[in-house]
Amino acid sequence: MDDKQPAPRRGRPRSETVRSAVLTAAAELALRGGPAAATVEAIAKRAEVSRTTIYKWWPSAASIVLEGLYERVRNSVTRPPGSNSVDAITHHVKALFGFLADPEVGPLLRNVIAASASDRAIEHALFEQWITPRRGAIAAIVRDAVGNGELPADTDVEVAVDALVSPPYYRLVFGMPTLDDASIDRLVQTVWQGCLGQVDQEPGLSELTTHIE
Amino acid sequence: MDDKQPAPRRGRPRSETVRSAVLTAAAELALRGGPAAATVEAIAKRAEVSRTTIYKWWPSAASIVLEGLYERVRNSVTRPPGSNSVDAITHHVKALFGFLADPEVGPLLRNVIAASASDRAIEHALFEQWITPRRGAIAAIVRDAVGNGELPADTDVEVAVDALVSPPYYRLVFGMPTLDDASIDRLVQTVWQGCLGQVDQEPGLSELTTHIE
Amino acid sequence: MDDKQPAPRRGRPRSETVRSAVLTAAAELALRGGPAAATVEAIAKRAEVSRTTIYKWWPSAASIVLEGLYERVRNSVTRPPGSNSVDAITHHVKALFGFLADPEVGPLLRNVIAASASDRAIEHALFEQWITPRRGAIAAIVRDAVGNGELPADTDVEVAVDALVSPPYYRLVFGMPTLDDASIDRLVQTVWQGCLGQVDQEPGLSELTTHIE
Amino acid sequence: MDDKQPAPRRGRPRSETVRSAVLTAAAELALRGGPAAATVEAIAKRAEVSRTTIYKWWPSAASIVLEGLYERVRNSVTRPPGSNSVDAITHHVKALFGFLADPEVGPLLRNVIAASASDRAIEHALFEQWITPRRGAIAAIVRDAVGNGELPADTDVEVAVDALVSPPYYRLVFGMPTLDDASIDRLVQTVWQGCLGQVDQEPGLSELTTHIE
DNA sequence: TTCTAATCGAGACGGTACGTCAGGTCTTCTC
DNA sequence: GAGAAGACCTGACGTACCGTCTCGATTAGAA
Repeated sequence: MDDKQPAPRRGRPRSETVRSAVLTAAAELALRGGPAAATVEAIAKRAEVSRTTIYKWWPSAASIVLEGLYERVRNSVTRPPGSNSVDAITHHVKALFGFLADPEVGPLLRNVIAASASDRAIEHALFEQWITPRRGAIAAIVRDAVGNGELPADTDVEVAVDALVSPPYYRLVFGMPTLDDASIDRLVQTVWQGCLGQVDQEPGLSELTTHIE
Repeated sequence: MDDKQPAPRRGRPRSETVRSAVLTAAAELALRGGPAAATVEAIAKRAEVSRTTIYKWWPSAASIVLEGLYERVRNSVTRPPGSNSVDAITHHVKALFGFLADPEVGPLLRNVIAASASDRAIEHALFEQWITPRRGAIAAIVRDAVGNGELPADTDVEVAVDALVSPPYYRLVFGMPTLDDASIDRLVQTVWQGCLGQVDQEPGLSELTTHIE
Repeated sequence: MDDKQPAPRRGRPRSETVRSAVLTAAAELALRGGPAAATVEAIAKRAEVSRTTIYKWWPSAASIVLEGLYERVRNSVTRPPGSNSVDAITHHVKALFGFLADPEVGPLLRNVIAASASDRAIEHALFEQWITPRRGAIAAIVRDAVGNGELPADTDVEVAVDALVSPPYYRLVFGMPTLDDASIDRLVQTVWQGCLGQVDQEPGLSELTTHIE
Repeated sequence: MDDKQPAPRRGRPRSETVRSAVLTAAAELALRGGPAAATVEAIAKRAEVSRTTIYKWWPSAASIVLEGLYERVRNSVTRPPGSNSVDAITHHVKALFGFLADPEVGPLLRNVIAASASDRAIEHALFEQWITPRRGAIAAIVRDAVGNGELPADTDVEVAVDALVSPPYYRLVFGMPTLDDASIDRLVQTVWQGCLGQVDQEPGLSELTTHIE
């Protein structure tokens, strides 16, 4: 039995009401007003929770926003992919673009990214709990495709994943408009074909294709 | 004559000493300690300049760091590209990776990106003066290649440029290691081949490659 | 019968261990670190007792210190005085000076006096249970002496007692060194003689002594 | 010339308005509500002055109350005493009793005394600037009287001064009513006569006077 | 023995004040 | 008029205690 007894906890139990009020307040504040507005002070006031209590459970305002973010996108990576590799990748990349374009998620993530520049803990949590699983899901498909022989054995998985996942972050962070679905299809196909095309890596052919005129 | 006379302004002229001392101090502070350390207060102290003076010329600490950044990478886009399109793109992308990996530039840019999340002016300046010229240089080459017939007419330039330039920002912002030169070559070739490969978009081949089993 | 039966109360009886641990911890904390150190929080930690329990039995940290003080000097006034009035007074005044100079008592009392400035309950308890009995013991001797004819009938008992007992408090409260035994003898004799001397209040003698030139 | 030039100070000069508003607010708060009410926070609010500014000029709330106290009783010791020694002493002691009974001064001093128990700086300032000058004025008169021959050469000045000045502090600190003018006269005469009476310090006479019956 | 009423401990929570830091603004003097 | 010096206000920080409040665990007399 790996699911233990409820473990008879001592003392007054933590209030779930408080936790969710704080997460909600932080998200609301961060959505309008940006990172500057989501201070611990303001969150406490809006959530009608004592500042002390907040400091007991979270080390910073950014960590609250981050936790709220996880709440919102929970289980987002686990959806089963489509039938073939390209479709599966497309599914994941579209989901990623979708999140980052979501007006309830993108700005929050942007806040957290900003905070991560000056907060090691945030940086680490963001990498481990946000970036890694999403890269992992896509990398696994690519790696499988290489194993299958769908993609050449010398495919550079890291490079392919970078090309697939970084554009939406780039656009989010610099306040650029998101790509539409057709463009995302294009992106995935470009990278996929590019990996295939890598086979003819001999100088001769390369010269042939680039100096085509 | 659009460059006017120096315009004999009255009063004491602005001190260039002060300006460069401020820029230097800001960069030094931001490099160690991150965004949190580069406060107007600290910059004033380190540059041995009055806080009032700083407020007179810059709206925020981040704007000082940004200005210092420009100083450092001035003329960085203007270098003539190589002979052929792939080489020219590779040159630019490598230069971009190089900047962002430079320990004197990357962290500063990351600071500024963080600040841009809560500062419209910074966001705008960053986009206009940093992102746009770099995207523009690469986009021009791709667009030329399309014009030349090197790349198919239906190439999506925006998508291609995104795939080429976003990885280094992504890696900078999430604290990931930069890509090495070989990987950058790979990245450029993948995208280039991918654009080429888009031509043979007929179902037959696509089916052949993806449903290989 | 005013001392009732132990009143067979139900439930778990109060733990004497807890009480003494709290009193001891409070005294130790107050002795080093002063009033600022003897917080309910710190006392609870040091006594290894729950804060809740302390709040159940005492209204404030100062009241704990005060109770510990009583414990320490219990029965201190009841000792039988010496044979004659001056000796009896001297005994009491020396005992008082002794207490206040005692490094285990003086600082605690000083803490409690400080607390009494902002705590009516402490002020009242201090007056009723500390000041009053000690004044009373000395005042009784002086009053007896007046009754005996040892001292003139118009002796102002309050004034005499004030002159005798206030110096040690004054010195305690202002951090001045205590008086030595010889000085205490001098003090008592000065006051005693002064009371006697009040009789010959005729102008002649007064003029003689004060306008001596 | 010991009064220097105004010393051309740089920067914005300190606002006297702020200073006096703070002192007034602190006194008002301390008078009602006692030490607990005179917090830096409350003073800042009432004086409509920023807390930061207060911290710049004063280390604690008690130090503000103390400074206000000095303001109020400035030059209080310098008044010329009466013609003869007893009158001069009486003048000083009455002035002291008067201060401590003054409803605008006594409670403030009591607050400061309470604070001095946990604040070395306050303790020191209180001793140097309040206690010492007042003791000194009276001690000087007594010492002169000894020099004149008015009082015996072996008079213990410290003891005499203690007996004269400590009663009002004692009564203030323990919340007892002050002595009336007649009692103060009595006090001074008792101590003065007591000092005179010290001459007959031989055991024989002492026994004679104490076992008078 | 079992019930029952109290003590005691653990810990969450809302508060108040602390003392500090940084951001901005304003005032005054010097170059 | 630029710059330096510095006073001032605002707002948020993170911490320390306060006093109150659930809970569960313990204890011992009463039923």
